[in-house]
Parts: sequence; structure tokens; C-alpha cells
Amino acid sequence: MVIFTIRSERLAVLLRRRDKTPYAGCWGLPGGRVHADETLEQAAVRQLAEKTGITGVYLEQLYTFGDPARDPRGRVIAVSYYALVPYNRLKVQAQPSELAWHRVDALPPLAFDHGKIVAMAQERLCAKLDYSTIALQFMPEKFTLSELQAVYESILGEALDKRNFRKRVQALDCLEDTGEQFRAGKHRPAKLFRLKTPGRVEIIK
Amino acid sequence: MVIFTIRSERLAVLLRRRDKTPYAGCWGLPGGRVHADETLEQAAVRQLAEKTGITGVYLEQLYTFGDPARDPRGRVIAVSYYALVPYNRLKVQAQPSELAWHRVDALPPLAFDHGKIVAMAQERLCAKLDYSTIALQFMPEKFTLSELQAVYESILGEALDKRNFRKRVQALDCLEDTGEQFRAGKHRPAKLFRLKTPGRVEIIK
DNA sequence: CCAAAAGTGTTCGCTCTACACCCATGG
DNA sequence: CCATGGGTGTAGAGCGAACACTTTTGG
Repeated sequence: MVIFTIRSERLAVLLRRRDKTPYAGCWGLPGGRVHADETLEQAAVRQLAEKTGITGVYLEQLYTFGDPARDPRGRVIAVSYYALVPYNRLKVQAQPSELAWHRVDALPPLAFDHGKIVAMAQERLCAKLDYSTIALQFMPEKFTLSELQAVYESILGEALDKRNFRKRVQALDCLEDTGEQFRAGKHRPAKLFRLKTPGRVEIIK
Repeated sequence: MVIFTIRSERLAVLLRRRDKTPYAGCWGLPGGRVHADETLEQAAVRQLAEKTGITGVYLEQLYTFGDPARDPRGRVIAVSYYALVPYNRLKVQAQPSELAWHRVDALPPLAFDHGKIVAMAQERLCAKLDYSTIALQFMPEKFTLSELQAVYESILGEALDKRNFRKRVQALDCLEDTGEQFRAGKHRPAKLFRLKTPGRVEIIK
């Protein structure tokens, strides 16, 4: 499981510190075995819930890694999934020394081939920004357009023009004005928007 | 393995008639087990060579299917790959009753979830036409632009404008004129082109 | 000289990009 | 009234789509 979120304007991934050999003490991706009677997606959902308590978020199969040398203990086939967690749902239950968010632009060395897996997930996420509404899955129920723009900028790693961004987002026809406002300091309050169809990720153009 | 080619202007897939239960007598995708000491991609290459004698073609991981109910005999996880075979390399060795090409727009009922797998592969291939040079992998060493256009039209299922198509292809900067010509009847002969870098699939735009 | 496919440019509309100022609020 | 982020429109460039005729060959 590559579990992404946005933390203080940075794309971050959830890592677990391994307590067992191999790679004991090293950071790695959370995950586990698939049960005999569940689908792969169900297993991913279960891992996510068990490790983090998070449910109901966007989840997609990424790639299957099967190099016989990827695990020194023997042949392990890893079907990787990535998940997108809204940034207001970051309650990680375990000790922060065991399970913690790490900025993807400053990762520690990772166990096994997990570095490659994170890199591929990030690539996929970046690509999907261009042709789908996947970034909306990082947002809480209500949010401002400036917050949404900050999310795009975090993932892409570059600044965007405010007016062009808003034009494009409005053209998606995915958001609706809640009528509510968000006051955040000594300046004009921002309109709060919500998704018309929260779970849905549209493919655009 | 979803093995695609173009046969008489139609996208086609290689199917094997099953001789064993379950689904005995039914058409299904060729495939087999992964050996303990090979990567998943090596296994795919091996399956392709064993079943068809074809080597050195484009190959890409598609998706991993793991529904516990997908095989009545028990849990089987299928890591699917798709391959693109140039249409001048169609020598299928086995009896045509055992292994045969089928147009994707007129498939028989398929064993297991293989219908879903073919559908997903076709979707992926179609999508990749738009943002990569993957279609060139269907071409023989030398080919004309009209032949290439026919391949695009087969996959997309729609006619393309000749001038716009040629402009776009030339802009890819992937082809070079061999200087040779292809005479095919009582009309002007066509120039033959070849790929500058045969194995390479470029991502465009 | 006729039939058949190969080959070739231009125009128009739309989309994307660049860019600067007023608005509402709190202190 | 000042500082701060929220909110808005327009003009120019670049790109993609539509579209018709000339060329070369074989029979």
C-alpha cells in the first residue's frame, strides 16, 4: 500500500518502521498477505483499515512486482495499490516511531524495492492529474479553491496561475458552491465548495 | 497473455481452445504458471515464445486479477500482460483448431474472466494510441504511411483524415524514409518507412 | 486515357497562456 | 486605513480539425 496524503503543502506517504528482519529498523510500505477468500482490492481495503483506521478513500491497483530477488527470504509477489487520503483525516493511531508520514521529496532509504514502488505511484498520480479529477480525492468534504490549488501545486511541484486554474476547475463541472464561507484571518473569506459526486473520479478530455 | 495483432484490417487476439476442465472446449487466453526463479516479465516472454514462437515484441503488464471466484478450482492470481505482434509475423504453429486469431469485435464466449481481461487490454491499447507511439509496434520492418494509417483506424474503429494523420506522424520524428518504394497495383507506388529506433515506444505531449 | 491510391497546404475556430486589478475582512 | 488573501476578464498565440486537387503508375 502506497498511502498518499498532503501534509503542510507537501505530498507525503505513510511508512512503517520494520521490527523484523530483513531490513529491521528500516522504513517500508505497510502491507500484508491476501486472505484466501478475499479479492485483491478487499485485501487492500482491509490493510488500509487495519494499519491506519482509514476507510472509504480512493484506491487503485498500481502494479505487480515479482522479481524473485526482491525479497531475500524467497519468492514474494507484491500486488501494489495506492490510496489517497484527505488531509483532514490524518489520525495515525500507532506510535509515530512505528508509523509515520514522510514527504516524498525527502524519503529515507526504504526496504526491499519499496522505493521503486513509491516512485511509480508518484508518477502515476502525477500523470492522472492531467487527465482526471483524481486530485479532488485529497480534499475534505468542504474546501476552498485556494486549498485545492495548493494541492495541485504540491503534487506537481510547481506554481499555477490562479485565474487559469479556477477556470479549468469550474469547467470540470464537478464542484458546487455550498453557500458557506471560510474565514481564515484578516482578509476576505473564501467560498466553500463540495464535490457533486464525492466518490467519483472523472476522466477528462 | 493478451496477444494482439492486426489481421485483414481488424484488431485480433490470440486464443487457445481449452482441452481440460473447467471450460473444456471453450476459448481462453494463453498463459501458464510463473517459475520460481524468473521475473513476471520473463514468464510472460517465455509463455509467448512457448505458445507462439514469437519473440522480441512489445510487452507490458496490464493488471492483476485475483477474485477468489475467478477460477472454480480455487484461488488463482493472474498477472496479465499484453503483447503487440507485427502483422507479418503471424505464423501460428499449432493446429488452427487449438490456437487461433479472433477479431476482438467478434469474440466467442471466453473462459474464466478472460473476456474482462481482453476488454481491459483493448481499452489500454486504445488509450495509449493517443499519447504514445505504441501503434508502431504492430508494423513490420518496412511499411507505408497508408498501412500505418489503416492500423490506427483498425484499433480506433474510425476513419482518419489522411493529411492530418501524416502531419501528426511526421511530427513524431520516429520514422525515416528507406528510399525504397512499394508497388502494389496500377497506381503510384508508396514510399517505405522504417522506425528510427525499432523497440522504442515514445510518450508524446 | 482511365482508374486507383499516393502525396501535399491552408484556413478557421478553439483552447491555452499570460497577465493586473478590485474586493472583503480583521486588526 | 492598511495588510492580506479572495476573486475576476481579456487579448494573443498555438494547435487541431476540416477540406480538394495533383501525381504516378498499370492496364
